[in-house]
Amino acid sequence: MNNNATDKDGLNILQRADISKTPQRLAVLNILLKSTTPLNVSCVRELLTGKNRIDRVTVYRILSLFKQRGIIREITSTGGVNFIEMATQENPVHPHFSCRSCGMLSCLEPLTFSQSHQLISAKEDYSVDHIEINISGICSGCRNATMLQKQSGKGEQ
Amino acid sequence: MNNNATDKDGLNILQRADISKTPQRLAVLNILLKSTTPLNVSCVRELLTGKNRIDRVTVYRILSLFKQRGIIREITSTGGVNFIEMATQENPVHPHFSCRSCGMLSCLEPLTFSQSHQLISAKEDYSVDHIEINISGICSGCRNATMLQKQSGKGEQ
DNA sequence: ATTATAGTTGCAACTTAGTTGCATTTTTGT
DNA sequence: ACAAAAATGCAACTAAGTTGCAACTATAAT
Repeated sequence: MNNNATDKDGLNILQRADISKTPQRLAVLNILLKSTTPLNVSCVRELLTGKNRIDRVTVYRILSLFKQRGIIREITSTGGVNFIEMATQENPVHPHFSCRSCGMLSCLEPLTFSQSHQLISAKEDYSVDHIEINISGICSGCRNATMLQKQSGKGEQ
Repeated sequence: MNNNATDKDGLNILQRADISKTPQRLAVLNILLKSTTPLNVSCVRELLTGKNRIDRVTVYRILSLFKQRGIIREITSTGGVNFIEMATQENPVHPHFSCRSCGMLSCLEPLTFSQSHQLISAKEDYSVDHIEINISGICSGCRNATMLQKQSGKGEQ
């Protein structure tokens, strides 16, 4: 998502969604546009520093509006913390990997049509509006870190 | 999971997991064994009535122990409420459907080996310990309820 | 049977995520 | 520029989950 995002992108998005363009909304949008991974709400807030500082409640209200208008997607992650990512055409719904060690959430490849269809083959009488896939484990970074620790003999406290 | 569960099942489970058999743990276990759908923590607590009443904190501690020993599985659901289900061999990991209208969580068919494998085809350097699939929408019950409402002319609040 | 010990529970207090009501400020349409 | 509508910030709240600690209970050792 970080591919040369500019303030103009944010303005366009708000315009297309028919939402009034306040500095607060633009600030939130820019943070999401610039991020390479999904962010949780406290992360978003921490990145809103200086003159971009926004009240906690306002952040929640902005995000809830964005979600309602389909600008962002919410990702339910283990541990009760919700993450957020841009919901653009170039960024279709996809599974996520959440690292049990560092808490980082990263994106995996989207499912094909037939793959998603297989998942809901039974229960045709249910109306589906979202499929969320969350894979958890240890990311390569943390795995390497643990291995290095073991090598240097510091393992098992 | 409700297929004629008895107190004996609970005792066996605790014994096999090498956990001391307290009345509180047995009570929690029996509730989970009897339930036909995954339950959230407040639900579990509400079902612990009368002489089975247990402190909120104790319930969390018991569930956290059960999870650690692989007796139960936690299901992360949209809305920040975690659900719990028995993790037995007859109840393998499977996707869940959560109804946006009534909040109910129901179980779907487990994935085949090749299906799960496809999901994590990239990122072979990650170690995976759990795949969670959560489909959300409207369950058949709520769908029928809405349709009946529309038919009787009461529609659109 | 008695006592030390480890494990378990309940209570109070806390943290974190998210929400609601309301007064104040900012946008927007004219 | 100005009124109406929308958005923001603040305080206070709810709900989920956690931590520390004292009291209780089961177990094993004497």
